[in-house]
Amino acid sequence: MNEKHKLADKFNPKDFEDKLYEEWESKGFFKPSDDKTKEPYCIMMPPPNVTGKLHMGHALDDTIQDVLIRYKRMRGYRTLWLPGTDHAAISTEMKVVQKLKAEGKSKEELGREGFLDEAWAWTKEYGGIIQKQQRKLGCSCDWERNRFTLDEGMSDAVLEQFIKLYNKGLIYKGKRMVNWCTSCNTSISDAEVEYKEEPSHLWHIRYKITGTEDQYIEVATTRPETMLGDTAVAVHPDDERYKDLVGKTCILPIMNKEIPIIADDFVEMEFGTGCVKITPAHDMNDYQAGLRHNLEFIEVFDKDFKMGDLVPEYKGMELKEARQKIVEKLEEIGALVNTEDYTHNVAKCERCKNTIEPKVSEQWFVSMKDLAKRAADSVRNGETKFVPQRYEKQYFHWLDNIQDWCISRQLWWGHRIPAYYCEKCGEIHVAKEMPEKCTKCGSTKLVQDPDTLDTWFSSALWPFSTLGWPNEESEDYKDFYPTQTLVTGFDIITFWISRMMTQGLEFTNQVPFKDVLVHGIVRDNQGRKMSKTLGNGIDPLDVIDQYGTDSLRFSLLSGTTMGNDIRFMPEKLDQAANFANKIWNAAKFITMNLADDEKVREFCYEVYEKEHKYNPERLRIEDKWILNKFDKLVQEVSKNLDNYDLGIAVDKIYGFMWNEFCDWYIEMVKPRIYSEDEATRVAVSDILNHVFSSSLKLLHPFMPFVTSEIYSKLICFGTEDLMVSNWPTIRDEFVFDKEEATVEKLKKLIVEIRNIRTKMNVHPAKKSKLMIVSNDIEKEIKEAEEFLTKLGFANEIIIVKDESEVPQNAVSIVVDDLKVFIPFEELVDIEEEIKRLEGEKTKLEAEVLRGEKMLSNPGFVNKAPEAKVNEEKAKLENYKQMLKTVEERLASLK
RNA sequence: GGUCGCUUAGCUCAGCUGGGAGAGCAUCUGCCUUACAAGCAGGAGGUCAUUGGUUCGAUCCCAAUAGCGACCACCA
Repeated sequence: MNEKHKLADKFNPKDFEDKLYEEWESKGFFKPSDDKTKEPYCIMMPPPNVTGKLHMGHALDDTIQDVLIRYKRMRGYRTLWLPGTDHAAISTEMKVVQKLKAEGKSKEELGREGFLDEAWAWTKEYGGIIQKQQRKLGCSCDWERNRFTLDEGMSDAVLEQFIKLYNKGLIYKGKRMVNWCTSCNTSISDAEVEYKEEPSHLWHIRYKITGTEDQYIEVATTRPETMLGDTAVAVHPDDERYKDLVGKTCILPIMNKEIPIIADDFVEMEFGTGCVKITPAHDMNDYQAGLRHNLEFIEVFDKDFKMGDLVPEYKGMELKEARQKIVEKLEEIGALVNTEDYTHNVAKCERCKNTIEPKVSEQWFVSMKDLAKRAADSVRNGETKFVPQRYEKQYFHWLDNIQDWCISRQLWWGHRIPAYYCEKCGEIHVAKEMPEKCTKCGSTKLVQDPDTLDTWFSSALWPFSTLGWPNEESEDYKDFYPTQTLVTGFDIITFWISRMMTQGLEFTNQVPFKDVLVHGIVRDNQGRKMSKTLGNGIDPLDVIDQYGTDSLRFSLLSGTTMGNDIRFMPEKLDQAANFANKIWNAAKFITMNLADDEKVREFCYEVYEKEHKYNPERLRIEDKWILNKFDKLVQEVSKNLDNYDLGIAVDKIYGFMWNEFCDWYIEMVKPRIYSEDEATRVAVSDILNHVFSSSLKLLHPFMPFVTSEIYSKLICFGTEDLMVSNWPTIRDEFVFDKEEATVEKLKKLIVEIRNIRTKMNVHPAKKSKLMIVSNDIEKEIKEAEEFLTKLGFANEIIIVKDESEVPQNAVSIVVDDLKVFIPFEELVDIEEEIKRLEGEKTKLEAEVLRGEKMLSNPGFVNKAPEAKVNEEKAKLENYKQMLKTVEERLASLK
């Protein structure tokens, strides 16, 4: 065998994975092809947090994208997969604050500049880890185009966006009630709020109806401390119990203030007493009700969320303490009716787990209604499609009920809002840089808004800001925008996908991507979400270390469906590793038996690469069978990949390579491979090499490393790099259907013969004479005779025209329309007793030998459980005993 | 409360818009056979959650029920 075709004896992913990745990168395979006549295909990688670490969710997300990119690359597209990272405003800021705290420093001490220096240092130190890990995954993305949401170009894009929207009147500053994290001291979005059940109480408090002595209206609340700021009591308009009270007023205890009783249908009659105290400054619903009914907004807390000065007695108190005091006071004055236990959901900050308070504050907003409508319409009219389609509903639901987007955050790490205030007259200037003087009053004293922008404000531009926008003349923007596929989990459809759609349409007048491929989340083997707190996360890098990247990728995709969650089963990794090992061994077999390199090359070139058609003269029936099956596989797999059915595609390739190619074709072809005739060996080498290397192409997107390593050892016809080779020709006509059907029948026949032999206690490998009744498939059977006879399923094949030619005592096998007979004496050998005994003796000797051989095989002894090994030892002893008996009997007969 | 999904072999899951019930793992039976014991050949194991409907025919379409899960909203 030629040295260059030699494969390592054992399959070990560590031998080649890193090496291959470096090779691909240095050869520039990750960059888009220079050939601009090719159709573009572009995927923007969802940017992970710059300081993040790779988890299974990324592994899945990245694998899917890499499969698509590698597939399209081989199909001849000009592919770009652009990677990047996100500055992750609040998350990173939190981490830096924690680090400073550990060092005894605080954000305020350092000041804005100092803090940002720290943050950049942190980013430099911990950033980029995830991208190293993505390399381990085999991601074929163009690292030279790597972007960061805070880099210069992205910041320009963000400025452009802000200013354009502002000038169009779509960005405004306004007072709104927002979620306020009392610990991070910033507004946060609804998406960053999580709810936690906490035991608490429902306090029933009665407010006296104005002008009566003993009539009360009873409200139920979980937050008695906010009652100081009540400006109304509300009931449901249809509530018969309180109908008469609507329009009257009542007296707010402690404050002794007269407040109205109003009707509003947000009140639920069944809850509590059916009466709600309205505190517009400290509750979302009350805030809305306050606006509807023109109520006064009274803040109970100060800016540090301690009690304000409404009642001097409570001023400066912590809220918890104030609650207790106020409840005591209510009890004292007889306003507290009762207290019931009650469990309710408390809003918590996703990052710091501290309590969220609703707070009215001045923030920047994007007016979303019109933007949202356009984004929804573009999906409704099919410009962008979701896969699976059901996620479109989630998208529509969000956009159809859109709220204005609060984009300002009271953080330092992020894009600073480009608004400048005149300190003298208060005029707002929105511009890329600070104006020299106020356009209104001419003052030179201007100050920039201290706030930064929501992290999603920059992510929303990701599909085009990464390509050079706002410069619409940039090469990449012209070449690759709009992009084709966006791959992501369903959890960020609302705040990422929908915003990329709205901003993309607004700024580029096009949808930013054609397809949104939505996948589920990776759960642990018990179906639980992987989480840090549970400690049940599986580190993809550990898996790679143990099984190799290809196995991880296979296990994440095999047998899965887009949009459904995946349960991570370690067994699947074994399956994947076994598969990789299987094809490794098949490759070893093929390469070690290859006929002369040049001759095969010549042969192949003529048949496949030049003419792109088969030369039936050179093919035997089993070749036609495998070629036909392969052509069908190429068609199906291509279709599956085009439809994003990755799980189905990879399983089909698996089934073909293992169960058809290895288990049957290689076996059928062995007699010819060992043949003395060179022409025969060249022909077989050709088909083996062709079908196998082409199968590797299909598998390559899924298992890039092992396929590339093997492919480089086969006889190659174009490039020797699988990654940039051409996808196999997709045919839509299958010329060997008839031969395929015949071989399928023969396969069934072989299985039947084995079964019958087993049933009749004849060794499965014993050869028998086969009589086949046929008048039309004679030629095909003749072609199959070689593998049928040489592989031990027949020692002679006799084609008979009529069943009457078959002996009476023959055993019949019927496979579809094929009738086969085996003469009885071919199956059961009724030889003389001595011969039988001698046979038995030989067999026992063999058994003893086999047993000894087996027990000395490290592969068996190491893998089998101890019990199994002992069982084999016992068997061996048994055989030895039996052999002794037989020998004695033989001796006595003689 | 609104929306969506899931229920198929012991386990984990496929089943691509109505006709064959499948894969991997586990299990059982035979196997050292010169690519592979990380393997080969064979077997067992399912009323496709339940009940109705549409149809010549339903795992698949429709309706209802039950269990599980997710998302959104709300939780005074």
